[in-house]
Amino acid sequence: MAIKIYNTLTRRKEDLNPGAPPLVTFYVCGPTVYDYIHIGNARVFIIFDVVRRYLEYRGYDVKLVQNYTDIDDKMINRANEQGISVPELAERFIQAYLEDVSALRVRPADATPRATEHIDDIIELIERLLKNGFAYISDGDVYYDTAKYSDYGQLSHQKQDDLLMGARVEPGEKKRSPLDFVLWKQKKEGEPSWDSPWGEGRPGWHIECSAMSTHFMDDTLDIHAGGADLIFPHHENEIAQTWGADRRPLARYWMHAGYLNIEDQKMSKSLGNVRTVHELVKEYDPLDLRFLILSAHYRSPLNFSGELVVQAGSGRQRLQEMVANMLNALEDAGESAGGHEEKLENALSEARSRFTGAMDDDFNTADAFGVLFDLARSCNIYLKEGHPYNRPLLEEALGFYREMNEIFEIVDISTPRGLDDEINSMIAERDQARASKDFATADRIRDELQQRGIVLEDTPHGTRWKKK
RNA sequence: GGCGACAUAGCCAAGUGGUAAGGCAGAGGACUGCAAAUCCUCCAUCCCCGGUUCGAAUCCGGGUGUCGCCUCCA
Repeated sequence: MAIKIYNTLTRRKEDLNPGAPPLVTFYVCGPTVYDYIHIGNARVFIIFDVVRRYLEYRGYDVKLVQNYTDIDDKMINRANEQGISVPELAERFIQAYLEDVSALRVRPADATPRATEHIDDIIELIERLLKNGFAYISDGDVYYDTAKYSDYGQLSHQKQDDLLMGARVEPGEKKRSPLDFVLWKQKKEGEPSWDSPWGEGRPGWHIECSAMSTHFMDDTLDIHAGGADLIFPHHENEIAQTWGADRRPLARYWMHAGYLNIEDQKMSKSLGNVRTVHELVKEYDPLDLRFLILSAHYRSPLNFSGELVVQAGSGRQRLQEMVANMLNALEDAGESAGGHEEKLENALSEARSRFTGAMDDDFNTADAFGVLFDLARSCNIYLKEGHPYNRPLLEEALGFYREMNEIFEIVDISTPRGLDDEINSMIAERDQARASKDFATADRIRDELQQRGIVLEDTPHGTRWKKK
């Protein structure tokens, strides 16, 4: 069965048919590095991190490119505000970005180009556009001529006339049409600039992604992704540029992540409710943030609040506990069958197929989470009824969660570890105290260990411990 | 004005024709010296109205509500 992807271009779910399987070329629009990323940005990066991992899980060879926008108006303004250069600003927030997404367990892309490293590619692309008649020079700026591209509006499903109705006309425009957008901006005093056939200047925002994706992939991308707010005009413009310059579609499948709201309100600077990842990871477990984001479908709007993070954390804890209990059970598991394996075996094979079915259907992570929880119950029942435990079965079930975690990364699955001698003897001491009904001593030892982050659980098969 | 999305229990959230996954919170029970963890049970007829159908949360029409894009905000 093929993976189905909802394509913004066609507004339908389509079977994934990459151009050169098993290769999947995948381009995600990255951050403008003028500030810390916020939780809405993080949603995008987490979602497509999971998409990438799932494609790999399904046997595809994914080549992921994600850019940094390190030159644009926001960069220049912010650098001026802070009295530093644009490259200094970029360097600082690229580092911050890397720290933030690393905390969120987002794996780095295979290539992470910066716009300023590809000025030559950008200039060449603009030259092709001029040569093909899709661009014009106006008073030192170069603009894309949207009137020349009849399919303009295909991604956002807007007619040019309708777009024109809503367009705002700035006084003193150098554009022929309000829909035209700048490819190359003439230098202003004090701004970073590069030489070009049209004089000193800098690239417009949209052109970099067309140029870099062409540089790295060289042909129509399999998947191009970003936040929903990039559909128009950013991605629309990228399509127009690549078509005008190279007469090919930029991408086969367009994926867009839904918005994230903060306490039912749009996140915005004027409302003062922007939550940066930098701050949030200090306050919450990054895995809880990941879990919350993946608990809704990626195209749906997602509400964010501290309360919801805590709620997500409680759910995630259930999986975390189950895994810890399974690892504990491994310590005294044997090789032979104990007679209670069948139910768990059935649950496992059902989980596998349900899981793939959910994820194949446009990456339905919420549905997939349901599978993880259902199987967790089966595992817990086995832990309750299946003693003496069967090692191969425990390993198999844990193996499933390891595979899932390779995709979602929402629990810590550490390998079984030996008991620290001191902890071991304290537990033995407590067991003795309990045996002689000296509960005061037993509780004292339990409290002591708790202080050190060790939680004890008395099970019918002996005392277990785990780290809090 | 144009285009579009969404509306499922206290909260989060799947489910696109056959009589509502899962999680959180809550209630009761089991286990436990107590606890922790866990298990069992309980907790919705799917915004409203009409239609199609043997049968609809799921399709169609009409409402109502919320939100988004059309302003280089992911």
